[in-house]
Amino acid sequence: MDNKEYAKILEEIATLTRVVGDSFFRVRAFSRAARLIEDLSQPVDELVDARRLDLIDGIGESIEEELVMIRMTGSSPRHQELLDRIGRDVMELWEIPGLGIKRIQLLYQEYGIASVAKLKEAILANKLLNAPHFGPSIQDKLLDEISGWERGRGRRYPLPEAKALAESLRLQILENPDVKRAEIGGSIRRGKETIGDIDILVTSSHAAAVSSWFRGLPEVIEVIQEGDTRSSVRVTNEIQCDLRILDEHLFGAGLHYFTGSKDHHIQMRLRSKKLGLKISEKGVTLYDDKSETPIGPMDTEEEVFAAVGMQYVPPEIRMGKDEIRLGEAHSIPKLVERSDLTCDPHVFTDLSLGRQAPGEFFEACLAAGYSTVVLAEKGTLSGKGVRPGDFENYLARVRKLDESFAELKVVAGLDVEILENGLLDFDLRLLAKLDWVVARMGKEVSDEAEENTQRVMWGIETGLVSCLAHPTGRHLGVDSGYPLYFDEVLACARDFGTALEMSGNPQELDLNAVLARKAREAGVDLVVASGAGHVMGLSQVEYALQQARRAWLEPKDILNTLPFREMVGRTRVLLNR
DNA sequence: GCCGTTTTCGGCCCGACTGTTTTCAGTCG
Ligand SMILES: Nc1nc2c(ncn2[C@H]2C[C@H](O)[C@@H](COP(=O)(O)OP(=O)(O)OP(=O)(O)O)O2)c(=O)[nH]1
Ligand SMILES: [Mg+2]
Ligand SMILES: [Mg+2]
Repeated sequence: MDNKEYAKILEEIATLTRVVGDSFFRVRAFSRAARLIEDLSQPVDELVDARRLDLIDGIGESIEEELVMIRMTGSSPRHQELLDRIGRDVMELWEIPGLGIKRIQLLYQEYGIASVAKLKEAILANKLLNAPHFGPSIQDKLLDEISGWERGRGRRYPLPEAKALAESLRLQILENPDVKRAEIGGSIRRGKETIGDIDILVTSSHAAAVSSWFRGLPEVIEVIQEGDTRSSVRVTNEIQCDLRILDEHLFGAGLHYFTGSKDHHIQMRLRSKKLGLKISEKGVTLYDDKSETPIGPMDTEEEVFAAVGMQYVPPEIRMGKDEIRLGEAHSIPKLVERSDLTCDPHVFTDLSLGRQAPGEFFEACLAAGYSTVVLAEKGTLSGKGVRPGDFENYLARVRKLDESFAELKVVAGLDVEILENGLLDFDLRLLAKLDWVVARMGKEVSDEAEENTQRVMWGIETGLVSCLAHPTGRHLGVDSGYPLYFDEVLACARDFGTALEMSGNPQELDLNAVLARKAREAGVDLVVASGAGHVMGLSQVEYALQQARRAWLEPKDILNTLPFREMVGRTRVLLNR
């Protein structure tokens, strides 16, 4: 069974338990365990079999037992029993903003309301007039939220889409002269693949004025919350945007707070509390200090971590897990950053299917600090792109470009599909002449993991593939890719010296952090690439880098932190022999 | 339910906004 499915069952147990009114902390334990499992690179199946689940902080005897049971029988008795007793539809109620533990328990226990549809009926039939905590304005709000819910309002957005909108809002906010700084926080800054809302931290000495000005921006379609130091609104296409405004000297504390995650804060605050230090967006203070004066400067996040004796923790790994312990011991490794990259190993230009000429990319590559760029142009036997007949001409053109631009090494590569018979969609002898060959699953993908796995492995086994692109075939926010036995592909890639690509292509973001971690643990090399077909797209590599950091990858784990010659030497073991 | 450089029992993050509420509970970030 998939880790996602284990996580789902635990989360549902948490949600259902809340309805019947169990201890808040027991519920939170189940919910946290669900999140822990979702971010695990090792399959729960394996952990159960090896009896190693209890090594995970936050999973104890009961939850381990639960997982073992699921592993053995395919389902959890506790989960089944809860579902049978109160039904699946109650869980919808948690998706309605304004409904929390008290109101849902009241609805269920006093009124037998166990679905959104029943709640709507009850409100419209005035059945809740005497219910405590259900005054008239709450009921109006609930009706509105229910209609939003029916239109699918609460959905999560792909990171790139949300980030683009967030950036444009941030720039507008910065135009207000009262605003000192504005920074995107929340799950966008942590690089989560999907985003629930946009969180922006602002500093200003006129918080209330900024807050109310923000609520009046043209793209604001609805105000959800209006305070002097925070506002919450809905902007175009229904996405929610939260603004928190603090004094300038609290920028570091505020950004740390608004970046999260929630679990990171709970764990950080718990530990600091034992030292007598209170952490909040107001900085690090002493619990008994009524004036809430920070114990040191809080302008930067580094200072916040330092104030509680910790090393700086990069946003992407703030999950409330190992980063707390390691941060305290000052032993968090230096994770990979853009400045570590020597090369963008995957761009394509109008030499094949791209929109811009190769020359237009070069200045931007230099500005990014690269010494090399690989043109991974689409290669094909019969489709659109570079054909075998164009091969010599293509090489000659790239050689000329390379010579004309002394500071940047321009490499002729190709990006080819793996055909149904496992061969590559190009003349194999020609591919052997290239320093860098990207391959990817071609068309007519099977529903059977067996067949897809075999096909990808045959492709790799040609010995010609430097790098496997778009390994899972997933499209972010659309589909989860083709069925595949990923472990087998990893073993094959390791044996043949094929790297796996982490692409910043916003439609793909593939590999993601969990699978990248898995690849790393299997001894497979990784590259981080933009996958860009236009100059502006070069910066997309930052999405891939965020996934890499979420996987705790260091420069040494990423092939394109090496000089290009060494990248070539580390890949395609058959050719290098 | 989980956990332990003060604990194997007794805690479990902290603050802002809203209106259910007129001294505070509920929800949310
Ligand atoms: N201390 C504390 N901070 C919180 C809590 N909930 C949220 N925050 C902080 C950390 C979050 O990253 C930040 C933004 O909250 P969000 O609800 O928008 O969550 P986040 O952006 O992490 O994920 P999302 O994709 O929006 O669901 O606010 C909480 O319960 N306690
Ligand atoms: Mg958020
Ligand atoms: Mg938010």
